[in-house]
Amino acid sequence: MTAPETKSVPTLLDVARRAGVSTATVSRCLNTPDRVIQSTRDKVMRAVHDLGYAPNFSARALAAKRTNTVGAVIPTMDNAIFARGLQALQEELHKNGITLLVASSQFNAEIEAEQIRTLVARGADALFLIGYHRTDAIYRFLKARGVPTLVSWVFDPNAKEVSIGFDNRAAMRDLTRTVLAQGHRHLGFVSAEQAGNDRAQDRFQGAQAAMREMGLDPADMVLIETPYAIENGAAACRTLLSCANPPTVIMCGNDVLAVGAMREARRMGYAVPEDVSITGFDDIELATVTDPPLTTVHVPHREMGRRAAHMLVALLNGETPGQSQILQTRVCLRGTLAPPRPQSTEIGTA
Amino acid sequence: MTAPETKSVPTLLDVARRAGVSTATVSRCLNTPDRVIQSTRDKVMRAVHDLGYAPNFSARALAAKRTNTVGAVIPTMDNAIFARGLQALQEELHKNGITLLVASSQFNAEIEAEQIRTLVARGADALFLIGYHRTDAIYRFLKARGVPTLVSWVFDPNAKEVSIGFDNRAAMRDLTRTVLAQGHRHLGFVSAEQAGNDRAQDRFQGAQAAMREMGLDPADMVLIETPYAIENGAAACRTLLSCANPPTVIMCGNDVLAVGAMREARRMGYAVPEDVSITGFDDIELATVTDPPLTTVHVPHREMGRRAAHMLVALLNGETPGQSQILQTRVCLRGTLAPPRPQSTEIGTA
DNA sequence: GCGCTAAATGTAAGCGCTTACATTTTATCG
DNA sequence: CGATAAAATGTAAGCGCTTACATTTAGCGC
Repeated sequence: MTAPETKSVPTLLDVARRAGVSTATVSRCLNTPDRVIQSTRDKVMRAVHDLGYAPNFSARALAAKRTNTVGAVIPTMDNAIFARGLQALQEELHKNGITLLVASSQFNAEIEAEQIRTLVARGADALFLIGYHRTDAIYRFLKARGVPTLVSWVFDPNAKEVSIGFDNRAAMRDLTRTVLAQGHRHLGFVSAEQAGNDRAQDRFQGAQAAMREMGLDPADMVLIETPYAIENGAAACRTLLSCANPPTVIMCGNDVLAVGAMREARRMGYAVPEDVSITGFDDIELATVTDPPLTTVHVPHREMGRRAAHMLVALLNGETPGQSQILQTRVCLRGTLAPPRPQSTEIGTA
Repeated sequence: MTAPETKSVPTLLDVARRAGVSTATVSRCLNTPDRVIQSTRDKVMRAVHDLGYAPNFSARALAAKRTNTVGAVIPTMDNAIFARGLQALQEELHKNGITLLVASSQFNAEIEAEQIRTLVARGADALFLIGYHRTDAIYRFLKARGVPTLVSWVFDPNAKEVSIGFDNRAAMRDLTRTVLAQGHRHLGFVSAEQAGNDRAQDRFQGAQAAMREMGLDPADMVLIETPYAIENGAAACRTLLSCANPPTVIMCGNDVLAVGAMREARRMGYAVPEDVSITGFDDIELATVTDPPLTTVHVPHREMGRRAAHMLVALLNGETPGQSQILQTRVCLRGTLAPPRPQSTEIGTA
């Protein structure tokens, strides 16, 4: 039996004493092992093990002024698309010994700002954010704190912050072209709330652009804005299909809304796609389990996460940001899109 | 123009100087405002605002020896069921000024151990874990570090650690009773890998128990173990339906597997539930968007998260753990379960 | 106005670690 | 074998905060 050893949690000093070396040497064993001779290292590691020592993160961060941590703020954990992207990001960062801290903003700008401040206060060495849209104050804060930031899910070569993402506008424009090519002229669009959400804005504008290309009036497209949720997709669908001259296709801002819309259309007795076509956006797994599977836009979320990780690692190593990168989306033509019923030919109103 | 002020990130000392008070007073303004007189507080707060001061989390944690942070380790972010539970947990903790840090273990015991150590090193004041099954070494570590721990998703009144969860065994037993009552005698069971996963073990045992109750031999139930994923559910379904004497019902360990199984059964030309019944577990939204909707077991995940938060707050306040709590699950009878086709009556083999 | 208590504020000692710099040890070589 | 450089290790000064304790100020009854 050794001494009582009441000291509960062992510190660096305890390890140093037990190994008969200085705290500096112990620290070096843990952080830069090759600066310590083998025999010493063995002694130290044994002491570490015997004591069950684990370094105190806060003390380390305070002394070293870095944390090997990247913070991410996403709109919600609720949508698989973000979860997947983060998963890839996390895996790749982990390979480089970097920890990912995740916070969600509930699509709320103020909460996002708070989360960003929290992550920075917690010592995040860099940040991963979704979309460009946020106040100048935050960008200034980040600059003042010297926290490199990577923006994702969007792409804008002219923006100041470097980004890895895709062109939401072009993606939805492409999908809309496909829809129009099927003969649809009367479209309904279910979007996320667009205020403060540049992805949602871009997508809607993309749809409008495609209509303009065909000489159609974008104002004829009925828009409903609602938070991303299955129930909301269902409600929006009900609204659209209940009006006097219901659209022949309901385009949704993401797959979650689309699946909800699909369920509701069915409940109302509409066959999909015979009576009404439905499209989504994201191509999450949800899109493949519906019957028929959902026509949507594939977003390369895993690739996005992976590339973001690489760029973040570069930023952490003090490398210069480099170019923003754009990834390609792809329209996934599946069972929920078909030509409209013949009788629904366009007839001038009034 | 004032002095250059090259000092980049303002500290407590900067605030103190600017406000003409000591650092102790600034600290008190931030942490225990009512111990500081109004006029002083105003001065300090103005300085805080002018400087854009934000306290350094690490320094604070180091000095105060607490972080107001709870760490959670869940198997995966990929399954909505955990995401929902955490969401509720987080919201409730937030109301009490507590931050939730989430890590995932990929259903891997070693990764889980690492994540637990990481969270503790980061100063988590308490931990939220899924399931009881983990090595003694970890429980000892937690005890040595004095980190109160709450276990969820399971319930065992005899366990040492306090838990808030449900009875996985009873839940699956109830569902299986329902299945058997429909006349099924030939069951297939698709489970998560059971090694190290007490929830998966309990569920399977629950199904076996129900069979025994009916005088059936549990060994007749075909078991396939596979990680939770839509694709894996599909593959397992294919395997089960391809054998000589396919089961009339496929019971899955969770909804994700079930949805995959359903998709595959369809692809193989089986009608659900006419040709084969399928059941899930969890009752996530996914279960309601399939056609027909999935028969499953409802798990009160949000309530679980909420209660867990309350108990964690109590633990953080040094209160004694209190009793473990059990929540009730409920069988959701929906379209994917129906009696087996008449011809598939049981005939002795060999 | 005095003495007393309570409230407000200040002083300074760490919290557990990293790291610049100083010192000691070891290796190298004429 | 001693001089010299390189490698290994030690010393000690913080990192930015909290908080026990000391000191100052204010409030109050007589």
